[in-house]
Amino acid sequence: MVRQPYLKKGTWSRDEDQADCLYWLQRSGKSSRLRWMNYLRPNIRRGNFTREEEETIVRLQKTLGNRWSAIAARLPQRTDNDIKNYWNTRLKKRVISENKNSTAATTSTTETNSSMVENSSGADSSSMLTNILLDSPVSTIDDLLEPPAYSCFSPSGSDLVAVDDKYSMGTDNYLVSCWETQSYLEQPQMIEGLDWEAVLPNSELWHSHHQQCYDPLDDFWINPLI
DNA sequence: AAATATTCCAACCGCAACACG
DNA sequence: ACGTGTTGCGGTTGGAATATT
Repeated sequence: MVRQPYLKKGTWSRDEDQADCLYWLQRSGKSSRLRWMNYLRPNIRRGNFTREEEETIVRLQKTLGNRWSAIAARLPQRTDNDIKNYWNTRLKKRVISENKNSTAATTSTTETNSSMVENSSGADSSSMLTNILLDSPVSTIDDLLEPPAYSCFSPSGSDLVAVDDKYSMGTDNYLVSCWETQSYLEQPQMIEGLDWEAVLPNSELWHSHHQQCYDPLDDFWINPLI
């Protein structure tokens, strides 16, 4: 496409942000759209990422790769550009550094992992969840794009626990869901208080929960899990 | 205080997918 | 089915701000 030489480029001024048509006509539609999407749009949050947001980005980047728009869809009010910048300038370095540290400490942590259940009660639930998910069998984008072959609900009824032979995740009650998940992964079987008949795929409850949690437009399964 | 290096992020670029006639 | 314009995305860059020497 031939670039139009009269179009203005570079940083936007405050006047231009006032959406005056004369100014906007000097910019390409693409530039105007980008400015709107990343800066002027209502309900945009910029900077000051919370710890939870950081962990979400790290986790999703690990599973989705650099699909910033998909990641942004799970972080309300954040733009893909902002997330991408934040990852490239800060989180990537941190993750690399942490990976180096964890590699160095692999030998000493092997035993710790095997006794995680016993030690979980006093641990920080948020980082515990991250650790579990990072170590979970979700290894490719395809693992996440397809609904699980098999799913159920936790005994509480509000936690969705998706189970198949590839992955599982928990929702609002991190530890309970995760530990249930750990159990399911090894061998899906009845646990206390769970009505398997009611939650098995294609049951009424199963369908109602899927309608609420699975966004067919987004074609993504883990929406309710964040 | 000045020069230089580094960090951060807004915006650009090119490509692919999509919409529409 | 095809061509053209538009939209959305991710990689990259330029320059302002900040830190370091």
